[in-house]
Amino acid sequence: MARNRSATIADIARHVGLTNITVSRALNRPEMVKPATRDRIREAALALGYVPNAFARGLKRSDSRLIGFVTDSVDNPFYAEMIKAISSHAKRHDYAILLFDTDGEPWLEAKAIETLLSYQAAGIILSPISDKPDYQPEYISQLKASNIAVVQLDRTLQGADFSAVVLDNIWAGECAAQYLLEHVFENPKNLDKSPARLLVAAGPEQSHISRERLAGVHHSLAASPREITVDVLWGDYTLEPALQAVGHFLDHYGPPTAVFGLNQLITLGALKALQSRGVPRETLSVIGVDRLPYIDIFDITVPCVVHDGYHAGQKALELLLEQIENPSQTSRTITVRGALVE
Amino acid sequence: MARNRSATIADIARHVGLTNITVSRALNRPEMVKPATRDRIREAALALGYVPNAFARGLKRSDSRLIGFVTDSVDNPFYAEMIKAISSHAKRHDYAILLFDTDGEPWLEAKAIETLLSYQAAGIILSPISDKPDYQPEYISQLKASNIAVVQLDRTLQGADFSAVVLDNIWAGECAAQYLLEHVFENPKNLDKSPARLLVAAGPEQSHISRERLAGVHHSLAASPREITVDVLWGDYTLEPALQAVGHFLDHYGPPTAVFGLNQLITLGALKALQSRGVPRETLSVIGVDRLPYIDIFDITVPCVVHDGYHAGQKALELLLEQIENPSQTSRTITVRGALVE
DNA sequence: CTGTTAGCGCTTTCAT
DNA sequence: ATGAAAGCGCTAACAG
Repeated sequence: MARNRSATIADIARHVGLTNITVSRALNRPEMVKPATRDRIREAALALGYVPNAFARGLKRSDSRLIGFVTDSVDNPFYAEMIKAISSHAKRHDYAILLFDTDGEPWLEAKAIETLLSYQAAGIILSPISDKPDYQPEYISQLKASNIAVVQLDRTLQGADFSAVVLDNIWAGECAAQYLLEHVFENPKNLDKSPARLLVAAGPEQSHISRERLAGVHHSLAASPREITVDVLWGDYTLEPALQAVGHFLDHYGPPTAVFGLNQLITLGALKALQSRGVPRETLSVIGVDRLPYIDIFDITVPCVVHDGYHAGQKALELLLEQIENPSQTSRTITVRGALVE
Repeated sequence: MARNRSATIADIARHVGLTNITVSRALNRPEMVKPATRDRIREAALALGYVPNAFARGLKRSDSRLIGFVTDSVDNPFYAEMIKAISSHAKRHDYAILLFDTDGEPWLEAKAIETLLSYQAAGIILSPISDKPDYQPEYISQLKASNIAVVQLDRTLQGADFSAVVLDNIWAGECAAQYLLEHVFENPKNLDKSPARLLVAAGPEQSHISRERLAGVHHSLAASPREITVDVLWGDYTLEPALQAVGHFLDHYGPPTAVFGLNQLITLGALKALQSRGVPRETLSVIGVDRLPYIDIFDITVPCVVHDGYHAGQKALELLLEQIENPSQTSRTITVRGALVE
């Protein structure tokens, strides 16, 4: 029975003895068609299993109901939260999501953008593979020329002035350092231990986010009378390199007074390094950025500056929708501030 | 400068003094065009910032490079793994992913399917909101009629004979129960404790997956000389209901000998309940299905029957690609077996 | 309220 | 190796 070619508007029209355009109207602008005919048409559509052809429609009206989400890695739990928010709110506005995982590869990112342009995406939420100043992919100018709505999420392309939802990274650094000052470095029972050493496990050395978080740390520490040595280990925001680097540090310099992981996976990597080197959790403080999933269940508490990824994703989509509706609008940046959770 | 309307093949043709079709060929079938003109065309395309219009192409050739992934919840870590795999392998074959999070809502699932049909998706990977026998959404017949490639992943629609990648659920139950027999119930030091009670925190009562896992449990336990009481708490594969149900059970009946969580989130919920009721981890055994993310970092071990979600996702995509290439092919089911990890 | 005409951008004939 | 014409399915603009 299975007719391979699916029914078109013309099929319905023939079926009910009307013309294409009436059918089209009955389906898309019901108020323009007499209720009786409208019902006949709907019935026929149902009977024939009619499904509108999104390509034909998209070709004709030059708008599409597609939104692209381009990310480094979909399996990063923090981005997963954002995807959930974006997807959840997009469907409320009748947009579908084209998802691209770029795996950290510039060419895949470029290809994702090109694919989105070819699908006439209404907008793109972009979390680039890198926020280093020297990462200036060629697609930037293409995006600008195309006038497509773009919102950067979390990471931003330095210098490109697309709208963005970013985290308050300086504050995150300040907040974490402040916490360490109060609970560790300036804690009376630790004052004798010297020197005080803070190990920061960071992302890439040129990463704007890492540098901001680090700047926050230094800013807070500068306000303290205590002299605190800060060691920085550069990495790439994933677990494995952080694990290696922190492990290596421990082997050579021994445990610091405290460790600060600049994101979730880095913090987990650092914790794993401590565990693998047999450093008891009580002997030093660990603090991180972003919540470590589910660990409260095990009575483990690692204080964290937590950012609400769902909220950030939602804001990004809202900003994008605004821009889709009003393309001439100047670009905006929304900053999401985290909160310290013990 | 920004010309809003992007360049078309006709623009390029005009630019180089040729016709549409030659340009089209130069871009898609380079071998059919003289190298010299081909290069001129490519140059012009670059200069004009030409991006092919996927809608126009899709409309003409009735194939698309879109694959749909429809899931209950993108933030379930187990599905996140699968998304990673699917996305990663899809792009290798030049397919883009349309992602739908159905939030457990039948109408959103139906809408997702319809949207995918309207975009002429080459194939759909579907993990339905439910695998209860009475969940028989209307879109099933539509999918069959449309001849689109469909692969079910993890959960399946009972009775619909689409291809599928499923887990070996009976075995998972057997394996977990076997482990408990060896390490708990038949352990000499526990033989005096009676009665032996196993609490199974399950998914929905009618869920095919839950029933299979449970059948596995009973099968293994039946082989034991010991009499073991099995209590089952039905839930819905998410954390919160499992937390509630297990907590309630503890309040009324006290700690069982062992707890078996039928998936990741259920197990986490059960652990949280134990923790909230102050039941020390050592006093009873907990076992689960699917790996609990990152907990090894904290020296916590919960034995689990672990399924490789990445592998399952990859298999699903491979199966889908096979079917796209060979639509008449009969449907197949691949079963992925887990492994006990302590 | 319904129909005619035309065209979105691309590619498939069938010529040349 | 290149071109002319036609049409994929749908809808905007203008009739009637």
